[in-house]
Amino acid sequence: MGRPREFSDQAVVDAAMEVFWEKGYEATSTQDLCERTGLGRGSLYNAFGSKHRLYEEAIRRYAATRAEAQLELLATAGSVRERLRDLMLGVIDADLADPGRRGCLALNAATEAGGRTEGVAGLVRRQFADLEQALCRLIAIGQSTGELPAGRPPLQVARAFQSAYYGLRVLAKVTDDRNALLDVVEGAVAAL
Amino acid sequence: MGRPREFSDQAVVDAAMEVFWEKGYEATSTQDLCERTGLGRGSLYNAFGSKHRLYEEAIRRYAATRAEAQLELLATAGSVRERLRDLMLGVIDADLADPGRRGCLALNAATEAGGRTEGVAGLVRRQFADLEQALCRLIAIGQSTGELPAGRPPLQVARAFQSAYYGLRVLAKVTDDRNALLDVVEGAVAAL
DNA sequence: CTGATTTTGTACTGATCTGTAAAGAAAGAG
DNA sequence: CTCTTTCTTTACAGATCAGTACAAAATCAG
Repeated sequence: MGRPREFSDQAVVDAAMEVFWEKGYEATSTQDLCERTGLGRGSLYNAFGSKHRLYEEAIRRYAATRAEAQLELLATAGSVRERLRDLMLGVIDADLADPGRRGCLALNAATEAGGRTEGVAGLVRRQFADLEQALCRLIAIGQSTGELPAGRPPLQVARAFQSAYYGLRVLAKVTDDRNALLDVVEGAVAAL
Repeated sequence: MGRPREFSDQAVVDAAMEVFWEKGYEATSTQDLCERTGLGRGSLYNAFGSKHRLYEEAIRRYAATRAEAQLELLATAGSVRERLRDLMLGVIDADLADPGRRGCLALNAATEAGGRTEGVAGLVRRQFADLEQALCRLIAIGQSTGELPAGRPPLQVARAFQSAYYGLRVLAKVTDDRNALLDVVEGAVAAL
């Protein structure tokens, strides 16, 4: 019982996620969070305890929405090569279209030293592992159907592809050269 | 004429580079910079104007020292494959041995939204382009000597390898799993 | 209704932030 | 020596920082 909350926790975390995604952890002030979530300081601290805990919630939320959508994209129809290529092409379109160059929140959280506590690193590791696993499964399928050469362990191939994927997102942070990014895609797909 | 400086500009930029490398741009305070460089606030602002200009100097300095050393590593003896593999293996050793997980300053500057002005992005782009070019040259050599298959354009191969390289450094930020990182290396080298 | 409980809004804390002002110190020019 | 110029030191500015204290408001149990 007691007075009910006037907001949806999820909507607040969504809004906070957007801010952390745009500005990073250190550059985001609690004032920014209050303004973008619409909450007063009291409510925000009562509900989430600290800026850092809200950051962790935001990363979790990112995993549950954006990252999950990426993984589902891998489950669509088409050949394995096509699906992996589409994953990267979609990222190129999304990243280049975003003027704020937010990129991937998990990658941002991985690289920003400020705010990278063991808790945050663990959340990021989990997202990375989820992608690795999804890629590995898909590549194993490709190998078993004969679409992909079956010489190397699927996990190794998945890890190499994943690495190219994150590298692509790093490059997209500072370049507008679509052809350069497309070369990465072709190279990564050719390496399967 | 006038009173001579009591410090070496280069030594100060070196010290500042270390701080920005450890903590990132936003999380580094001018107080931190004064303490680590040994300069008073007045001297620091007199010599460098602002925290952000010192940040740019630090990135330039990183390019001239650390990044340059990486490029020279590519110019050593050995087969092309060996040199590219050694580049990545060296990075794994260095990144995993660093408890602060600083990684690559240019990559950090690329991903941190705070402080990523057009000036900083330009400096990062230049470093990325330098690596791309060095990789491209080396791969062209490998193709011309017959060590590497000559079917694909060297620039495309270089860009894919570069992407895997930066992806590797992202993964190394949050994982201790050396085998996972070694898989990336094998995958990237196999894709040449 | 009353009392218990939670949320909300606001005011406030002390610390820290980047950057500046100004006076004193150190050098060379003449 | 004196004058000019630059650097160093210190104190300070005003803003902003993350987080808290507390009273008013809202709800439900009884």
